[in-house]
Amino acid sequence: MAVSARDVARVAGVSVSTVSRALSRPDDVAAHTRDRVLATARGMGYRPNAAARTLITGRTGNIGLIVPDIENPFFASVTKGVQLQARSAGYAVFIADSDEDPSIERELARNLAKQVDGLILCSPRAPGEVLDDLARECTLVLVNRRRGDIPSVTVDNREGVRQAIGHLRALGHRRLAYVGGPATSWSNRERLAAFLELGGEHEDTEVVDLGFFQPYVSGGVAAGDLALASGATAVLAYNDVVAFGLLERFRQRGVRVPDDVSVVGTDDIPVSALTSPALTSVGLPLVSSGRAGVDMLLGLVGDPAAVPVHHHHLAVQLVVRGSTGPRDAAARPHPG
Amino acid sequence: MAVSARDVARVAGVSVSTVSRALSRPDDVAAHTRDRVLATARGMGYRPNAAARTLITGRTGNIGLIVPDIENPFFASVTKGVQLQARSAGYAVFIADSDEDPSIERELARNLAKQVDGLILCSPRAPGEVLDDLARECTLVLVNRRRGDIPSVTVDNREGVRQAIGHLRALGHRRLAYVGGPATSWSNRERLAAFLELGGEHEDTEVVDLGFFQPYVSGGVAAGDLALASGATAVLAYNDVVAFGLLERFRQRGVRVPDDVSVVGTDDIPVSALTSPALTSVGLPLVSSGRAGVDMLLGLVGDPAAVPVHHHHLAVQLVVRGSTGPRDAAARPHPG
DNA sequence: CGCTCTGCTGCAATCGTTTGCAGGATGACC
DNA sequence: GGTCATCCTGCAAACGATTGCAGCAGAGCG
Repeated sequence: MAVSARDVARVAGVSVSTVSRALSRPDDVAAHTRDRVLATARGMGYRPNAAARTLITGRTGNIGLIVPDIENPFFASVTKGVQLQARSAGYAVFIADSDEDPSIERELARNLAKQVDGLILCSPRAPGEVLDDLARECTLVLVNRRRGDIPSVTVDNREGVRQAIGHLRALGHRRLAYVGGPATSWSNRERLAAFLELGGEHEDTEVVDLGFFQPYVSGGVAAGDLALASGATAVLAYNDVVAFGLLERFRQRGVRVPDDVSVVGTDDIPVSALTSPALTSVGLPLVSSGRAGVDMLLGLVGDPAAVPVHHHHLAVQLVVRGSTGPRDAAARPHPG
Repeated sequence: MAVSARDVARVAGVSVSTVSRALSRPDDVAAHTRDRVLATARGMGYRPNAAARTLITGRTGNIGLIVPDIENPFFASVTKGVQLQARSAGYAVFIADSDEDPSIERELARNLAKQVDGLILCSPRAPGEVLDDLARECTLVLVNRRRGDIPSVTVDNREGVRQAIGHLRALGHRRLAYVGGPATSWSNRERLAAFLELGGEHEDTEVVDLGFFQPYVSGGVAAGDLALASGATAVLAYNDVVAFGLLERFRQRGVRVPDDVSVVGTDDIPVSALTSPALTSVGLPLVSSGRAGVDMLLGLVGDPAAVPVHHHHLAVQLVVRGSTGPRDAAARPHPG
């Protein structure tokens, strides 16, 4: 069926070794031989068998990516970055979606580990010990999570929260609520901690933690009423999808955004510019995170001895749009 | 480093063959031997080497998925379906993103083909001849495209357009415009043809083709002014993302939706419920398409001789939301 | 006790490539 | 023309699993 190196060798009148060398290390083969081999290989449509090559070299030319939910635009964008960077380096990408289930991440990782040179875990929900175990078993890079000495790409969550709080305080808000994501989310823990700490630094400002919610629109919908009942005039959400849920619930209840309450999301996923009001959001480098993860991983793979530990910390930037406004806007006439 | 079947065999005091059989065909091994082997294998953390297994069996246990743009929520949802179904069948998924470039689809497919049992091409942009070639080289299933006898999963585009036109005519619209997607998109061609044909069936209704646009928000933004200039009171968009661009541009120009113009999208991606106004859209079975593609592919893989040709045609359902309204709404007082 | 039959297990070949090593041819230089 | 170095090519051994085939042991039966 498929044409093998042996077939090419037979036709070209050389040995299998020469075929192999002509493709992998052309300089080791005499010019005329090489040209002839390459020509017949191309002519016969020869493509080396990846499994056989992997077996002998130990290299697969693949990387693996595990995300909690590919339908979440955040992960779609990170995946895009991984794709682009991997392709430009000649690597193919395995992807696995844990469906937000922390308990299967380990198994997914182990299944993939055998067929890849390295693994990128994006926002893994599993406990840190699981990550430690996996890091011992295969080369891996964490994106959007930090754990001990495991190489990682993270964003400056604290700075993002700082910018959000600063923005809201500048608008006059003094009672702020945080709508959390999953309890298993590391970035949620980071953001919550930063929120409570940075919010507490201002004597005139109160901060409220509304608890954990599913990272879906439904999570934000569920949090909406709590947010209103909390008396907060501004809400920071774990991510943009949850913020959409808030906007949705507020609309249902006739609460105007930003006149009655301001909403800030996190991630700045592409659609956040399109809601109405458009969402003010802490912008994270989504595609770049994916690219950086691949770069780091390939660095580890290519240079096994080098850089035993490495962390990338990427900058964030608040994007102000229509969902945030002055605290006292409600007092003014509603712009019909 | 990694523990091989030979290691397990040595410890368990059996031959490699027995280890292999204990795992793959337990019934061929005596109960006590099998238990001992499985126990030591588990104890040593043995995992068979995928490359070696692939080499001898010819089966990889992987499937490949190629999409034009993973950041487009349509493809994210289809990917989700592929993921879920593949995982439940014990398959891992390779994914490749062509970045909307038809010319690299063939190369991506061929690279993946070597490492998978079958390939799913979702909305491929490549010419039909390229698909014919690929179908000859590897088992593949098309999703969201039909081409000759290549197994495919499609949706009823014509029925979707019929429902959209019916809805808009019921609202009193008599001049309708279609904002197209990429010229390379098969579903765009289908929808455009259906639009022109079905629209033309009504003597009192005029249809306008506004041309091809990029399947991004920017494409819709670019089409917005043409739509207004066309004199149409209602616009059907190639997909929801393009429709978002229309909404965006209309907002910029102060054109009210749906009072001044109605907008219908296609796909009903999750975020379409969240824009304001929420988008009326021809709902496609996104996740189901992915699942169906996997089912079809695995059917082909498992039973090489069976079903030489097979097509799945899935139903669609218009979802009516706030972006469509009566044609004469503009005459009524604007609800402040 | 011996024969046959069944049921396990091991041997060894195989998948398609890579790569260290050896050997042959060629050319250069004395 | 001989010697040596250089360059290229082929041989053969891996890599780690699967699997047809053969052989052996044990049981059953006459």
